[in-house]
Amino acid sequence: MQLPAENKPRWERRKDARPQELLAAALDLFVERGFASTRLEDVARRAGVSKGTLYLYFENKEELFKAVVRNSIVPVIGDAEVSIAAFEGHSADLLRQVIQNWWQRIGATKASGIVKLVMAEAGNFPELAQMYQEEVVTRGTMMIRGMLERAIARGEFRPVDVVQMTQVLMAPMLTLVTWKHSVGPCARAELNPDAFLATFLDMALFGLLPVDSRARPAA
Amino acid sequence: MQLPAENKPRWERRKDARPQELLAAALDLFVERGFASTRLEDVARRAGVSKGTLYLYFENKEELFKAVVRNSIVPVIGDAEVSIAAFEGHSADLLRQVIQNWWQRIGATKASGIVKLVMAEAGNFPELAQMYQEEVVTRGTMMIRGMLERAIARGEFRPVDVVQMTQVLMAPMLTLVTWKHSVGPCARAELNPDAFLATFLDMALFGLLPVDSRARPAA
Amino acid sequence: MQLPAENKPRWERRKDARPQELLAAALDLFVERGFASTRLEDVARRAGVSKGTLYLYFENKEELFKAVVRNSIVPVIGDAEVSIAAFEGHSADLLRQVIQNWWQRIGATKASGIVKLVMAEAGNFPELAQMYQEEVVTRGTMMIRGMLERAIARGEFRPVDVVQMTQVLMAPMLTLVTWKHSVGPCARAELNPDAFLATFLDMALFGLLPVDSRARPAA
Amino acid sequence: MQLPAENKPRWERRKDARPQELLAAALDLFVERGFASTRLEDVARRAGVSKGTLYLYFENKEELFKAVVRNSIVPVIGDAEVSIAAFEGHSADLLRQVIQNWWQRIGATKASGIVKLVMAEAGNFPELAQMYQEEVVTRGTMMIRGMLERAIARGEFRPVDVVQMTQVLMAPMLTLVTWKHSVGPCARAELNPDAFLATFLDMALFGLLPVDSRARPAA
DNA sequence: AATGAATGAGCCTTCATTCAT
DNA sequence: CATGAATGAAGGCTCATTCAT
Repeated sequence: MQLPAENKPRWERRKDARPQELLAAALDLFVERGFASTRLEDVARRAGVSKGTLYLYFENKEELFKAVVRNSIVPVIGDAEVSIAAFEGHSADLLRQVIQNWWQRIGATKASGIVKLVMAEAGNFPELAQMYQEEVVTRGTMMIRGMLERAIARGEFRPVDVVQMTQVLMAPMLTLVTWKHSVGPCARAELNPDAFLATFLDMALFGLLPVDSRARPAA
Repeated sequence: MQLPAENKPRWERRKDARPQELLAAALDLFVERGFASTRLEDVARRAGVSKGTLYLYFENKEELFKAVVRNSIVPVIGDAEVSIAAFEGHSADLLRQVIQNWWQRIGATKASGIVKLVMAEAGNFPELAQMYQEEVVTRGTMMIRGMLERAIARGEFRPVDVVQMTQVLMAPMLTLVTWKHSVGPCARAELNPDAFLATFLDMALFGLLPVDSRARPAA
Repeated sequence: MQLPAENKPRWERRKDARPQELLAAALDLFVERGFASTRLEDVARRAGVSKGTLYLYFENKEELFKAVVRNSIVPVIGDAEVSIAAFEGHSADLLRQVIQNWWQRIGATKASGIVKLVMAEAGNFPELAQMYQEEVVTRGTMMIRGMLERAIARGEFRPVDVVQMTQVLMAPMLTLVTWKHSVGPCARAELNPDAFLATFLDMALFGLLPVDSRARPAA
Repeated sequence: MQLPAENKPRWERRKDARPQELLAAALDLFVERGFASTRLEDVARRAGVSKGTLYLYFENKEELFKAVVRNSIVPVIGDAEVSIAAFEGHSADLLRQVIQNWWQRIGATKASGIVKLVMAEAGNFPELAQMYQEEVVTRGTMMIRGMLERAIARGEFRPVDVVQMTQVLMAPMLTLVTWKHSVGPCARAELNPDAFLATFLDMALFGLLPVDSRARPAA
């Protein structure tokens, strides 16, 4: 009870750690196999617990998935919002930073699998689609749109249709993760995310900067 | 065909049409519900045959799916290759034409559902991924890359990393169909394919044309 | 193939016979174990088919149960209605006949188990309760009430509250089947349906006939 | 209770009350949902304790149920036995009193739910059936039979088969509670316990009193 | 060639019971 | 005494695939 600093709070850690352990296992398997094909029994086993234990922490498969999204994607959006709001430099640099940040925290991590998965399976699970739409897509879209509006207002980007351009800017990143998790393993080498993003940024900035600032800020 | 009035049983007359009818039904349902959620019984019923008949023409669900891909996507690639090879005008116009053509024959049709589907489920069906990679992705990529090389060689586009730019150019179109078939139904209005493509083309051409041809060819 | 008149229409009989075989098996098991505790796999096994086959003929467990009710109880009601409408003698004899008929066709058969089961489990399965109420209880009640009204109109029974008396007359029969299928197996001997019904009829007729016809019709 | 201001932890103070609280919670839920559908976790929650605590007081679900029966039904039988033994008036009045008393203490209370429950689920839980048979049915039956024998011996009822008549007299009361807890909620209005019991008593007494005492005692 | 009845493995979810703390 | 996290068996339902006719 009052042993020295040997502390073996094994029992306590269990309960608090379980949700995270389960979410980690679920993330792995959802990314590996998709939503429909992931068996809860496998999630439980990977977390080292029994099937029933899952239901102590998550009401059902869909809620588990939502929790994974809230755990792995939503916080990144929040951070990005803060980061953008605080940015003070040139919008071209902001765009670069946002994309790089997205790649580091989502694109290059397992979370990218969730992004891809939602696009792949949302059609069959409307409730998931709606939750994702509300908590991720809408916020993410607003973020990018705000960035564009700031850039145009400051005269740093030429005037464009911000609504459409927002989507145009997001599209390549989404395709990137989609490739990564579908044909990626088949397309040997061809898929080089860093070069892809650099090329995309190059073209986008070239396409967005006003003609008179052709001397674009270096990458 | 022109036999006397012996009128054979209907089913025999349609022997050759069967596969096409089945493929059409399968296309419809795969697009509507995805691969896993499509029941072969429904495919059969929509084609007006019984479940067992499907197995006379296709070994199993996966083979049926491959056949659908070969039937709905591959031919379009062939036509596009011919069309590009024959083109003689300015590369900006060629790019416009290719994208418009793609939208008319794939993006706006049911075939777009297959494109999305493959990206969604390829991960779970490696064999499918490989077949798609070989018969669709590689050929499509080569086509776009060739177009870029022609444009740069003729001095109509500024020099860029053609390998990456090829992918950058394809990405928005893929995301477009993915959206159309996943969050599309959720995102009310926000998704306007024509405006999206126009904005994308605008940015891409602005980003690709040499600085001195800023007076871009009108759309 | 062209054997003599050995006719082995095994295959055809199968399909037509299946529903009845399944209903018989379901009746057995529902009566033995109740609705909730009956496993569809057991029903299937008892009918000599696999679990999936059940679902070719019945949408789900509740529909199977409804079918059992419609198969084993409802027709008896119909017959009784006809029989009562055609009866021309003294109402005391009619009452005797109805009760005896009920005992022969329901009380003494497996169908009695269904009657008991509905009373036992209706609370947990509202849809079943409603169907039973509509197709059995209401019709049965109307039948008995009509009989009472006839008897009173003809001066063969003394005037009573027909609504309540209808229920009073049905109650002992329902308790009888309930006992039979619950405590019955425990109560050694004590439960003698024939003596019970005779005693009940004796009391009921003694209680229903007008005082001046105390010379009751013999049993 | 009146200890100094040492105020012990709440749970210790209530140690003796626990079983009663648990039984009350169990009674509520068993009546509401039946034996099989009642979850022990709900019982525990309603009693304000944890699931594990239940097992400190009751070995398992069946034992809990038996305890509920012993707590809510058995004592009423005891009281009734005493009350009958002490009665000195006319047997018709005794029968009325017994039935009214039963209605007040069982029929109109939650205990009626237990009576119904046993009839409904005894088949699947033989041990419950036996316990109920021994501690409730047998004693109750003996009680009524004794009453009938007294009535006949005193010439207040006409001679009948007392064994069967005992059951005939109990049957409507059992059906009443069964209805109340099954189809009751479905059958709008039709079920009026007071009118039902009055009608039943009227018929029973009319059927049991000797012909020469036709001037029956008023209700 | 065509049928469609039959199969049976597969998966989500529930809940009585146990036991480490 | 009390807790509540953990277990794991059980069951309804689906659907790709087979095969007797």
